[in-house]
Amino acid sequence: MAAELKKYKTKLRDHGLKITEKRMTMIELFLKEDRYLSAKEVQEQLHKIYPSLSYDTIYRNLYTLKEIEVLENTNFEGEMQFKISCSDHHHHHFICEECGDTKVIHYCPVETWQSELQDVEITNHKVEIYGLCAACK
Amino acid sequence: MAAELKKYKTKLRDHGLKITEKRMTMIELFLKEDRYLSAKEVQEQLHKIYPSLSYDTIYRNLYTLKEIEVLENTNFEGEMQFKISCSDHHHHHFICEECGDTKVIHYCPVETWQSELQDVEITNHKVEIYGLCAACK
DNA sequence: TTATTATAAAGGAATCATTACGATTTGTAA
DNA sequence: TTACAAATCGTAATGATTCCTTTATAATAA
Repeated sequence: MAAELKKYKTKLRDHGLKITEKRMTMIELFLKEDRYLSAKEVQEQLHKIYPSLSYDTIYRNLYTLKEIEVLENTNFEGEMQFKISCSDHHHHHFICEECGDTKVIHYCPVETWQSELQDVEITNHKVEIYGLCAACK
Repeated sequence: MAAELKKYKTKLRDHGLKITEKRMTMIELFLKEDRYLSAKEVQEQLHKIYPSLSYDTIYRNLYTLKEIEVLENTNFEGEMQFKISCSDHHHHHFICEECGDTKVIHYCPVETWQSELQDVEITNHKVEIYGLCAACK
């Protein structure tokens, strides 16, 4: 995992951000879990290592890491969830409502939508697909 | 608008719900605005008529009306927004980020997604398309 | 390596959306 | 018109997120 972490360190440095222990621990957590985590889950996990970690730090870093595209986020039932950003190409996710496992979905019909609404300019979109994964079904 | 309202009264009655003044006023507001409104906006509008209207009533009715498909909702920037449900067939929305105007989008590739992920069972999905409408562009 | 400086984190209070709940009122059916 | 269940009120509680001031720490230059 060391090489993997190096990549993230470079990314932080390239954005003029400091490489702090808490940021790196957060990234490691997201790499290990590889699923959507809420701020609260992050707090619970990191509290074991840093008993005094504040929510301010968690939220600030979650959004900082999102800005530099280390994380991606989605609002699920009024709670913002974050996961490690999995690849560079455009994609969406299937999310298992039972276990929270996610799968990448490649097909995205944004061009079809744009051609259906010729007079508007689509700048972004949100697609999320929910259901039961093979294991939970 | 009277005939329009009658339709909603029937819908409420058919679901065994009471036709209350506040519910009807809420429906009228959504019909008049025809766009996504937050609970707070609903409160502000209805407060003029019912100075003591409680949030409990607003939220309960918003979700009640959603249950019987009078309203549809979406979470936008951590706040739940509601709009009058515009038709009976499955569709999604384009939402103008400038003026909040919405347009119906008919194309939905849920079958394509299901065939891309054959081993999972898709139970529901969320699609929202953002951008600038013709007027705001 | 040390000193400097700017960014990050701590600790805790504040805010915002949403929900909960006992007491009271209102719509509906008999 | 009455009785009862459903809806509303008034207000408190909750949960997620943000703000603020002080303190600590990482990066950088000497």
